[in-house]
Amino acid sequence: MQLTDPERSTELLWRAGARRGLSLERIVRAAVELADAEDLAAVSMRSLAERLGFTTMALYRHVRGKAELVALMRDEVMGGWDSAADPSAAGGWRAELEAWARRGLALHQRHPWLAESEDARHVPGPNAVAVFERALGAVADTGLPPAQVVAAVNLLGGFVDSAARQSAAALRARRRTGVSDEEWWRGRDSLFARLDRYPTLSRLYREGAYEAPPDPFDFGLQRVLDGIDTLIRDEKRDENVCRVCGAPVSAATSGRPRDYCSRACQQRAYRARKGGGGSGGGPRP
Amino acid sequence: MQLTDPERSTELLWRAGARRGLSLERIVRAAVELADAEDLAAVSMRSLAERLGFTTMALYRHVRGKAELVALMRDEVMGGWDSAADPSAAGGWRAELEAWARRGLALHQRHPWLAESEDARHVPGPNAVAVFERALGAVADTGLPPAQVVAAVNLLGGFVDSAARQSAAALRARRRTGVSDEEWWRGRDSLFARLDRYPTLSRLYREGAYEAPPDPFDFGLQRVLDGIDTLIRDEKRDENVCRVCGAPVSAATSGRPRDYCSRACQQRAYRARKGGGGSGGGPRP
DNA sequence: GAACCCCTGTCTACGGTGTACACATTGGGT
DNA sequence: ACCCAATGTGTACACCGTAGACAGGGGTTC
Repeated sequence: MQLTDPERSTELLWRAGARRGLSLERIVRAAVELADAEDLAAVSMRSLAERLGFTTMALYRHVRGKAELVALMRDEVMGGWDSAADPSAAGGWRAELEAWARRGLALHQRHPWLAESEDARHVPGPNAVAVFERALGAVADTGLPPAQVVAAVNLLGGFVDSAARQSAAALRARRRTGVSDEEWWRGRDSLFARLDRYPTLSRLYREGAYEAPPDPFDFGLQRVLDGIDTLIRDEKRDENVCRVCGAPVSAATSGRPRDYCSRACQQRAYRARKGGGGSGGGPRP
Repeated sequence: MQLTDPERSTELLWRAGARRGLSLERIVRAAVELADAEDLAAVSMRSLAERLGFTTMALYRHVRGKAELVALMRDEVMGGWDSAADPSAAGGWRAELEAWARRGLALHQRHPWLAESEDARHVPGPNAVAVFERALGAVADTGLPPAQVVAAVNLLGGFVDSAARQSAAALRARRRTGVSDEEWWRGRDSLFARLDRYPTLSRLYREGAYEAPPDPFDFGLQRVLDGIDTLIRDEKRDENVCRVCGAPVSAATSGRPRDYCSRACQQRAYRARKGGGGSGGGPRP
């Protein structure tokens, strides 16, 4: 179960109008429907083929394997991330980024299998890149060095993923067992009985830490945004930070303060100004 | 592949000295070794049994199924989270929490399959709870309301997980294909060629955003800690926040400012002072 | 018109997974 | 000495992803 040929993936994901093709479209759409209705585990090549009225192996004429199918499913669905987005996008970076994250969570809730389907080295499809681009746009003009803009967006994306994964796992468990989260934990008395030897935990528990818990997504989102906020503020306050990579810059002993941490970063900025591209690792949305 | 009987899981995970039992210990240890050396996918009941010199079904005399085995593996390994921790633990909540997170990442790097093995409604074992307890202890005395202490620790734990998952996925891909991340991305020219229509992304790329990227874990860790930090500061500054759940409290029109957002939370605090327990959802480490 | 070929779909088969169930063995308590 | 429960074994089932050989059919070329 691996994508052996990234070149092919790139072509598939990025092919032009042909996306409204004959049958691949139908396969991917059916797979998404099936995964939405049941589970990612319910999407087997056999069940999917049966649902479409074909033989199992017929799918392999359009898709190289299961991994590729999942990649196509992912990008198909990624188109819905920004679907409900306000294109005007006013309100400053924080409001924009918050809305972006909330739309991401909503998408994950519409397609709970998304979080499960993560795997490294997916070729990002056009929809995924569009999502990434939009988030970058929100933070691009905050004065943060480019590398930190990307890092901040990646951090927030990772947070959304992580939160979505937890809520998806809870949903999956609820579907399977028919028991809600609260019910299940309430039944764990034999576990709680053993938690006395953990003083802090039981003290917090006694003080009601678990009675009116804040929504984990809202809570985490505000913390992460706060973290990015202080980064931006710090950036604005003192400028002795490299304009390219954001590393601290040793204060110049005399004369004008330095803009770059090293000769290498200075060179990078120069090349960027000249409009040439660079080399090195690519984007990882 | 599910834990049908949480009661049994609780007993297994929490049984006393019996942990140095006969064969279950050996099974779990061998499974961990196998997963460390290869992959979680390499731990099949057949391969594991063969490695131990028994039949496949022999394992089922000691373990109810694969899901239970994985749960036991998880808790076995969780014992190593705080193994290299300084018990004195000075340095304030931030240093403590940062060290905690770094130990977590290190653990995940020693056992890259940990991130894969996540599933909801694991009965937390004693080791997992100890890890949780330690993190709670770091933030417990910051003046944060109990619910927020728990939420903060959960947030940081989720972050560690998320970061570990990404690095584990990258490692897995490298192992499988023998190609490093940088190499792989460098070969994706046909992808980069299509990124021109995304102005922000390509501008940031030209400006060197991908040439000297900060370590994603370090970056994210500082942001999250900053976020928690501002929460603590805000908490200290103005006290018009509920002492139990942290929700904002409407300012009293006259007299002494309110401590609780509602009669319910006031009651909870009273019960906590009296030493009684509460009801409701349990801890989710 | 005939021959060709490629594209698509089908069929069979292989090696892998988790695990249910019936049977053999064995060791300890009565 | 007996019995029983615990432990290990063997076989079998229902899945999974997919490799490989084969059949039909439509468009292109002679």
